[in-house]
Amino acid sequence: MGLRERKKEKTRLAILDAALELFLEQGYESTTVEQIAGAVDVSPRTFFRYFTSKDHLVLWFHDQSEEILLETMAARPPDEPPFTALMHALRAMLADIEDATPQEHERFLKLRRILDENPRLIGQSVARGTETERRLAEVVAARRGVRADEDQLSHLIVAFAMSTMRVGFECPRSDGSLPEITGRMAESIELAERSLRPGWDA
Amino acid sequence: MGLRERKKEKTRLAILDAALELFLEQGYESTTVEQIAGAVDVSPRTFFRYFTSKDHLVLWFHDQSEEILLETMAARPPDEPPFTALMHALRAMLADIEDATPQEHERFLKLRRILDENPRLIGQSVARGTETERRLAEVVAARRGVRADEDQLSHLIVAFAMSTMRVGFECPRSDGSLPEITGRMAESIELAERSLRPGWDA
DNA sequence: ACCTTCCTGTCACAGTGTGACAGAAGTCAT
DNA sequence: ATGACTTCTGTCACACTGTGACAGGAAGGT
Repeated sequence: MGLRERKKEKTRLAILDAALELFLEQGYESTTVEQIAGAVDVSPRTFFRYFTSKDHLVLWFHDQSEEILLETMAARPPDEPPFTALMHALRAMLADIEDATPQEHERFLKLRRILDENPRLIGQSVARGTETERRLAEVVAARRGVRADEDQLSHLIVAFAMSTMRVGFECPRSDGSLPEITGRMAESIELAERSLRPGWDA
Repeated sequence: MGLRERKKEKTRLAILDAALELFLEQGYESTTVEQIAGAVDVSPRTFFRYFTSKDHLVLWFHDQSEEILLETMAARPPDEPPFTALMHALRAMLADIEDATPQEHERFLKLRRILDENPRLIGQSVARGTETERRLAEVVAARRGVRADEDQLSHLIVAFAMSTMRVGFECPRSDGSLPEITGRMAESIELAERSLRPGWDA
């Protein structure tokens, strides 16, 4: 990996960390891009080269999660029922969070606090989720041997799976610790598995 | 109803119709608030007094639907299983769309075409849905005799119900006619009812 | 060193959304 | 009708987000 790429990754994280810090200090809305850029000695224009929007800062983890979801789905045996495969993918995502560095844990928890305080951002996060759903629906449809355009069930399977993740993530009455959050998510996954009729996704 | 309120409702609809027309003609992004306001001889500032944002134009029907959902839920017998009640609410929403005036049908179909062409807006629509989900979760939790903060299942029930609606609404391979759309939504509701284990939401 | 490629800052700009204020229009008395 | 009263509207000024264009500088390979 060249110096250029290392430098880029460094600024990307510097911007992200500075932004999270400012958001927690003075709130999301009242923090401007100019301030964030200023905190890491970068021009506002450059900020937008790293993150396409201010919201994108907060959706960062979402993008990472999507990657893991898609990778895991690709790796699961093709004859496995799609919803089961999706639940495995969710658990893989969970494991990835747990196995991350303390620094990344820190970011994850800060982000979660910001999300809690700004319902609008949760909405944005869900909004981005629709694109993920579309892609996952393609994968599920392929597994089921149908076209995604023509099969509502494929969409329903994915939508239920994503709902499960979201419910776990919103994580009611949390003290904000990482084990509690991941615990809730695991809980939510089990709940969903128990709620559905065996073989419904076949 | 006084002249003032009638006039207000008239401008609100005039703005909405002009906007939908412009969006279909030249696309959502490339239509400015100034244009919309100009088309109905209103200042841009006034536009924002009727719709809090450009996006809000498109989320208009969402707000209406939420109202019906909440009203129906309040009217359903309290001992009915929550998911069943929610499915009834969805059907009530459907009926409301079908029973509307031709003019309102027109708006609904235009809106849907715009949504189809702008995935970002679907996201926004879903984003607004999270607030609806929160309110519905309160209602469901009350039915189940628990606190919404402490019960993941209440959230899961609502999330599954809203997913069902969305999947029906996205309506793959549609020719765009109203009967087809409502048909797909009904289909989706039945699919969901068949997929869940009896008594899962008790 | 050289040339190429990519990154960055500066400038200019379009567009969304908001606060403040003055004036017009609607409302409701007498 | 005429008055006072409330509510809506337009104008002006403004902060902020996000983008296109261009010039200079840093990193890459030769």
